[in-house]
Amino acid sequence: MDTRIALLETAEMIARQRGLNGFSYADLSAHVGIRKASIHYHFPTKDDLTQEMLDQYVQRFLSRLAEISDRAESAAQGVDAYLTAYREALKDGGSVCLCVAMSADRDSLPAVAVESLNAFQKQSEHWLASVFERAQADRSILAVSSPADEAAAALALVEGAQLVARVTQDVSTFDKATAALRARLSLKRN
Amino acid sequence: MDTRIALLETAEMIARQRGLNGFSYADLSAHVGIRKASIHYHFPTKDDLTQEMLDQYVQRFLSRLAEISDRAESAAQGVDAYLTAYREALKDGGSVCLCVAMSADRDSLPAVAVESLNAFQKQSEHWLASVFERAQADRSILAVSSPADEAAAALALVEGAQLVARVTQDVSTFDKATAALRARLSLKRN
DNA sequence: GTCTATAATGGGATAGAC
DNA sequence: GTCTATCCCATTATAGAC
Repeated sequence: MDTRIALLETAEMIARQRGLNGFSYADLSAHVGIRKASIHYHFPTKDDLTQEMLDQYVQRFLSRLAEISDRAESAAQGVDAYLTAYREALKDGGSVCLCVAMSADRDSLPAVAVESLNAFQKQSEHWLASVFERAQADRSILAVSSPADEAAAALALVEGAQLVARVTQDVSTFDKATAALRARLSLKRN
Repeated sequence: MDTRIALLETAEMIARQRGLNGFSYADLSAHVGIRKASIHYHFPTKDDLTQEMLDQYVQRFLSRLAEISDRAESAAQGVDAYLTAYREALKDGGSVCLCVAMSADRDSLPAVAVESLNAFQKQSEHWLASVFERAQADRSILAVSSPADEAAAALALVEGAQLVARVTQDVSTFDKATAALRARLSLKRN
């Protein structure tokens, strides 16, 4: 069971660095220290591995969003934590989050995975919309018009910011792209 | 020379639909009606083809931006035209612009192509910044803070909007993600 | 310029021993 | 569960005839 986890983690790491089509069983073999053929014991086909990798990621990310909602003392803190999550996924600028990597290579995904991706986007957007609704009440974010539009824009912004930062290989590119949104947040200082 | 052009156009079309790693000489062969081996006469290696495809795209896009600057009667019209350009590249939701496709697969690009991509991003951002500067003068865009930050955000927004729209295969996803920005534009009606 | 033929490599996947 | 050995297929690329 340990090998299985190592395979999933390694696969995700490589997929986030080089794209979904950028990793092979040979790569996994080299990283995990197990022969190519043995991988098929844990994941019969690459699609099986892809699907499980994505499902695990979606579950992990959505539970993180729930956690943020619980702890945030204001809408602004929620958006701030959301931005931070995407920023962290960039590492030093060499990797994007799995959903960006998979969105880009959408056409080579198994159909089921496309459904998972769609569901993930929908839920992310829904979560963001609820945060922007909260902002209309607590006034912690400036100039919120339609929460639904703000949510769609924020999702596109963070994904696009990861994309441009990946090209420059520099987290500061992400920071600059998200600076305008951050500037609208009223955060308490300690 | 006609074959050469057909190869470049077909390669770009497929790359924008399936990703940079998603097309092969066999695909080109099928579409253009020429044998695989013959493609090597026009483009010795795939990297050669990739590079020329990108250079051509960058040149075409930047000249379009220049044209927009020339014709726009206000900053708002400039941003509007910019959004429209990215929207059109989506077609029915099945293809992204070449820079998004290549950004995603950055790590499998030849080094020279990465340089071209970087230059493209820098110039796009610079162009956008000049438009937002103009907006501070003509007041055709609401609530412009730092032109540089607005530019970085706008670039990330349109690229991300293409990414999310590609997942849903629906242009309206792009429209929703860019609605908030569009709402800030003061456009004259005819 | 385009063809056929053929490397040479790397991909995912299976069979069967241990 | 992991191994070796092997298969089949797709890929980029080259050689040489036409």
